[in-house]
Amino acid sequence: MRRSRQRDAILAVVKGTDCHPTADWVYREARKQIPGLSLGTVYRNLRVLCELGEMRSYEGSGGVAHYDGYAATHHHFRCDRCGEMQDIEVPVDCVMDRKVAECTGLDVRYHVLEFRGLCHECCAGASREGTTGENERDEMRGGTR
Amino acid sequence: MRRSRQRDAILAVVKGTDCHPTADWVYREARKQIPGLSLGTVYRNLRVLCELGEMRSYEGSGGVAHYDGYAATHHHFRCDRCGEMQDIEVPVDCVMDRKVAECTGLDVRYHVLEFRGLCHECCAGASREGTTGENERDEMRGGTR
DNA sequence: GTAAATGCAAAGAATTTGCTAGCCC
DNA sequence: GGGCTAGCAAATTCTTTGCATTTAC
Repeated sequence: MRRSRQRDAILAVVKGTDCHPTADWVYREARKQIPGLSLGTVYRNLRVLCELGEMRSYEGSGGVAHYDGYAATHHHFRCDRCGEMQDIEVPVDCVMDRKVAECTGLDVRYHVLEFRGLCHECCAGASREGTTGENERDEMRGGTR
Repeated sequence: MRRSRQRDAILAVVKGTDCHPTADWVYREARKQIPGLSLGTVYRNLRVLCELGEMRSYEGSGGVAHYDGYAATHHHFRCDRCGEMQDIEVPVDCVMDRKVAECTGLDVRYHVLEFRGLCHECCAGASREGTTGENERDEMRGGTR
């Protein structure tokens, strides 16, 4: 594991923000410092830095990866309809991690928690259309079973 | 929202398995029943069925979407190094969902919880190489800060 | 009859990979 | 000097979309 200007810059960018940036965002930010930086290098380093425990990654809507330098660990809510994500203020429960580690013998370091459902807009839209999800489900089941 | 042979088949496939299949897996299974089925249709329906609350989706390693027909709701562990996923037996805590719903006013229906760290194999591999993640991190920080 | 769903294929987006050259230790 | 890294670009992989046709209600 060797140092490089690029790797340091990428790590600094991720650690230096409170948002949870995508690879592309990191790329554009880091290029301000290192204009010749290539996107492939960003991907390679993000992956390596995650393996090393320097940062964390999680997939947002559409399978796009986001990265988090632990600056502000928290959870998210994601809409099942439009994919919108928002931050949720719930205390992070590390006890769970330890419990799972004990039961499984795995090296559990943290967890990713994402709440799901419908956002305000989609919820309003759904009930306007008469498809709240719950009703629709019963309807379909009634027909099938 | 109209019924179709294809949609019924896709839903049945996802509900009929305990694994958390990918779109491609669902496609191949459903084609056994409906040979002319197209992949686009599978994607379209998986998305719609998730919006309706019929099933759930989450991104696995590499940003590949997996689907879950609630047959057995549980959590996962995912290795930060090799991406391997395994099921974790921890009781699902719905109280959290209600709490978040109250605080935010969102229509929270469930949550996705994923533990992260290193799997047995990668953990052994990492310590053999002298890079457990923890050590490496200190090393890098020592140099940077 | 009409709107919604399918099939097909092409387009898109994100990420990975192969290869050569350069830089770190 | 040897090997890890970067750059660049091509390749992969997964997913979405446009459009003509078919199907459900």
